[in-house]
Amino acid sequence: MDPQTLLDAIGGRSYRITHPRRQVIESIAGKDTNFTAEELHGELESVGRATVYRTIKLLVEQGLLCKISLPDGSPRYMLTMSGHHHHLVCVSCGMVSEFQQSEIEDLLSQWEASGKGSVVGHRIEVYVVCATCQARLGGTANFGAYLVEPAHSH
Amino acid sequence: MDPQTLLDAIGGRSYRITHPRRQVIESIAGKDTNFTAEELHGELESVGRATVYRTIKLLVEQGLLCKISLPDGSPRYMLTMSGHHHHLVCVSCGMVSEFQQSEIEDLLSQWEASGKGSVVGHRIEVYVVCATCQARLGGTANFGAYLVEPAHSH
DNA sequence: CGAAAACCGATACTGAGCCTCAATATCAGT
DNA sequence: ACTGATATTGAGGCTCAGTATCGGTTTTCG
Repeated sequence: MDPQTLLDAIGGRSYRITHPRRQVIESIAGKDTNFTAEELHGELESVGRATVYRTIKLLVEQGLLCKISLPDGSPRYMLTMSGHHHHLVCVSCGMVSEFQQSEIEDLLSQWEASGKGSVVGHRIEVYVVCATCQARLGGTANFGAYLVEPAHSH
Repeated sequence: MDPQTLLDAIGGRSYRITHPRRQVIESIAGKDTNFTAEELHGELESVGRATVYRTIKLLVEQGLLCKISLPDGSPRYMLTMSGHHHHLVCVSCGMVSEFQQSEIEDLLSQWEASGKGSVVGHRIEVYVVCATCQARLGGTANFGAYLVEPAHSH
């Protein structure tokens, strides 16, 4: 992604584009996979840990970066491609793709219309084995272990 | 909930029903709201912290207890009422209710049928302001702050 | 320029949870 | 009741992710 897009998005308000912030943002802009805050910090030894976390938080708040929970709950970050979406996380290769399903929003609107309250937000992660991994692994792999703790299985 | 239900569910396999375990389980069974592991530990002076966590994990794995993420990501636990379900969490009063929507499972099946991979699990939390809180607060309250970080808003 | 505001890095801290390990408890089978 | 195999315990330390503090440094804007 063009780093300028991110810089533009946070500049303009009361946010300043400082040197450390620019480094963090350029590094994030160059990524095509998801990453952890610590990985990012490791790559940028001249930027303090707190600043890396602060910048990530800023981008997440602006909706430019999104936070993903792997099945075990560990967090990763990834550039947002489209607007509102959910994540499909491959439990085998770690690939994350986005997923828009307006039907889900429709269901929530229905609930809201029933008068039981109002929906203020939601979080959805779907854990999958992607087609590539399925082909590579054959029918043998068992991903039951990925379901036990925090995610619901069927 | 009857503690025996929980005890029965974990007994029978290679699990033993020990004294500390029984204390934890009886305490959980007596709860009608969600709670944190640390709260539980605080109530059970004579049970070690690790044991509290281990017992919680055991119950979660057995599907008797479920783990909920509040909008800020902080975890709470709650007795499972029904089988597979999702959570509606009131961001105002903290009330959590369960929510079955087979439509969501249907959407995931559709994705699976499209040949892009297979779904192995999912995690869904919906953040709401419940009808009671809406009535109590009037139209004034703003829950935008609950949306910024990990949960998606509309 | 000069001051206010935002930001920085170092460091300490928190919360949630897991790991280790010697000591102990449980339970099935005598 | 005794015993041995095995599961479990509690203390305490550790990790990981992230936040708070704070004195010093930039940036921005008038």
